Amino acid sequence: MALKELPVIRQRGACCELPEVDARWADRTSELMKALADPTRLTMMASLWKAQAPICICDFTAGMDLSQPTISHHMAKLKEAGLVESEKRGIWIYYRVRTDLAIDTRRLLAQLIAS
Amino acid sequence: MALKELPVIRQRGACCELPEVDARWADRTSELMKALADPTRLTMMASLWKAQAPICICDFTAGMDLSQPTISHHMAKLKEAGLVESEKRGIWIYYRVRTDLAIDTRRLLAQLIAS
DNA sequence: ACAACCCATCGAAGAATGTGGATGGATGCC
DNA sequence: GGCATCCATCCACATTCTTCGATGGGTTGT
Repeated sequence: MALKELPVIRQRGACCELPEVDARWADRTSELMKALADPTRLTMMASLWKAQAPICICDFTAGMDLSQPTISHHMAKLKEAGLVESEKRGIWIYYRVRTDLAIDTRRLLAQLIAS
Repeated sequence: MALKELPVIRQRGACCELPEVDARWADRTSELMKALADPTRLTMMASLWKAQAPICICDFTAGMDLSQPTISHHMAKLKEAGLVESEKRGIWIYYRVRTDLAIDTRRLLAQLIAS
């Protein structure tokens, strides 16, 4: 990937055009990044991804060094971002990576968690 | 990718183990996500990525609907995250995607911006 | 030297986020 | 029914983030 050189001539007060970037893409994608911009949520997401199986949220509450409302709050954010889904079984609630995740999102997570 | 079933038997008050997730990975990666968790920074990053050339920050100031200090602040965050580097030429400062970006980060950005 | 321009930094205000105590609904065991 | 467990929600507090006006250093053209 050869990088182009710096432009040599430039007029004061005059600016150049920027590559087009879709504003909706930026908004949507930044929302996804926000959902992953926390070590707790990232750890949860990686656990669910690696387990490839539903995990009871009580296991996160027990295994991570945070209060139960905080764990619940973080998982709710992942759910709100469309990354996970939940299923109730008795008194337990199991979370898993959404099975109908967009292929791009799935590739992104794979890339992220493998690194 | 076949998803494992829900566990059937479970004891109250007893919890299962979670897949191991490296805490340093989570911290480091969440920092990267934070840097990208803003539509302005994401747009800047996508512009630099697509241009494959240095861009004067005055072009961002002129092209995006934000004040000059705000633009400067966002670019500083991208720089602090190790995503971009700058070069001064006269009164202008050009930014570009860091040429020595880790391959994982590069793949991640490619995946992200292509979506 | 002076004026104009580019840009980073500082300081402040408002918004958003992370965290946990308290509470209450839901479920299952005795 | 009584009680323990699991979990989401509400509320409050502290921290962080986004944004911008003001300022000043640096550079160029006149």
